[in-house]
Amino acid sequence: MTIKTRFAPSPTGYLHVGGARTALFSWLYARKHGGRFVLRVEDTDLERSTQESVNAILEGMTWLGLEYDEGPFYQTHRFDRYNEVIDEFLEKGLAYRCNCPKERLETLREEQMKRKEKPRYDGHCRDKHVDPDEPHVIRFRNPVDGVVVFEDMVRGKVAFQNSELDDLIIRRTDGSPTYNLTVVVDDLDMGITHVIRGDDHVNNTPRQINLLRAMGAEPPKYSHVPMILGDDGARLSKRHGAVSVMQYREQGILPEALLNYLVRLGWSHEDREHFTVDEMIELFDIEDVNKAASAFNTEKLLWLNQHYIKSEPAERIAHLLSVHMGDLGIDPAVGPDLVEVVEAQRERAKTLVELAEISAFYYKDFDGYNEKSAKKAFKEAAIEPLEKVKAKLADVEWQREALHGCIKQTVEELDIGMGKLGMPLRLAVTGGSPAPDLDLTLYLIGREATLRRIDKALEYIRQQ
RNA sequence: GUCCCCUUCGUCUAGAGGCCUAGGACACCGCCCUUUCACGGCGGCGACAGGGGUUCGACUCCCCUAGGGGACGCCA
Repeated sequence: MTIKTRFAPSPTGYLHVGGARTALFSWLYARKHGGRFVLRVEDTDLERSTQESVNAILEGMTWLGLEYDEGPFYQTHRFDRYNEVIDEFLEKGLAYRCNCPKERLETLREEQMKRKEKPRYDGHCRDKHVDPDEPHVIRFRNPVDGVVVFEDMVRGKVAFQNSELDDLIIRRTDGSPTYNLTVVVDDLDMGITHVIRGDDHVNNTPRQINLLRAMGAEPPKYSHVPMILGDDGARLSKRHGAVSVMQYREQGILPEALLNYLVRLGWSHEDREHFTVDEMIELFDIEDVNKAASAFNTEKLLWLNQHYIKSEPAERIAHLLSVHMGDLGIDPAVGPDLVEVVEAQRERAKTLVELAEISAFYYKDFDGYNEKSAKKAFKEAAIEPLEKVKAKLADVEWQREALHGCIKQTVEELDIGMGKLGMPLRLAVTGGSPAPDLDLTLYLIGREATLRRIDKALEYIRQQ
């Protein structure tokens, strides 16, 4: 039997990190076992489902590289099949028509709550004949007694008393099928062997198992993975900053960093922190996932992101970076080689956005100097060293070694400390942005811009 | 309220009765490296929710309490 997992989001919003992680786990499980990964769009809620959401989810999956082998399937395309199952249930007496008005159900719930009972349908129409022509819903005839037990791959044995469950609606008044029914039919029809989903579905599982059994089928294996909480331990929401996966891309997070971060949330392998996708596939096991929810920690994500910015091929980083440079109004094709800039700057940035910001000065003159540094470095005493080094730079082979020589000679000739020249020169050419060794910095900036910026700095100092 | 579930440093986690003086990582704080900022290296701070059992021995097993989460829709 080939293993088949699925990711089944409802298109009512963007792909958020919680969904991305369950998708990742499902995907990893399928890849690890040479199985197949199915994408299914659960869009039966016609009111809230949108095409934009579908697109956003697909975009997020693509960005993360969670490619699916089958689908996307849309539940709205499968209403005939759901109706077929519901009608069969009706015929076999496994389901019945119910015409209880909403008001009655509301009153019932209130009374039950008041009596400190779990609110649920009382079976009022269970044995009543309801005219098919009048408005009604279809309810599943859930077993009255007994217990539903399943072995959850992350939670272990889970048991529910049937007496806790009620007769759930499987077809609405408008004729559309509901979630629990569609999931069960789809998972069965699509041959899903392992259902990996958020643990907010644990309570639905016994109902779905009952539905499945009514169809004469055996339930798949279930894994309920814990949710992701915000930094503050509360349920993740927009309040916590980025929730949508695509927001992370905009903020300059690499997909491999997000993936690596997500896989380590609720799962670990020895003392390792870094995992390539291939390593995840090899080492991940759904049974090793923790039961408790975990809090999303942006600091650690950034740390991982920096790690990947530092270690990925510079060409790839440069390619991704060019988009963010463009956002700053910079065309990296004009100026130093972006790959060289990446190599020079990469260990100073936690995100691509940051990397773009601290690399801007290589391509265009900055607006002003860092005030604190200017106060310290741009004093009278800096004039002579700057003028002297400028003269040398104006007429030297533009290579790192030669540039280094210019700086060294200037310091020696004037018999001053490195800082006396280094600080003002650095500030003059970078404006205060983090940068590597001065000779490399100058080399990348180029002669013309270097000389121009030294002049500008001298002018600035003289005006003080 | 009822049902289900969870509980190790601030955070992510290791730990499946003695290996635990509880390990690693992020963050934080020092020191070193250093032509700025970083990277890196070294070190430090810091946790078994509480209470009962079981056991020669409990972070590990059982019970209770507390705290937290989820579910209880003609949403998914």
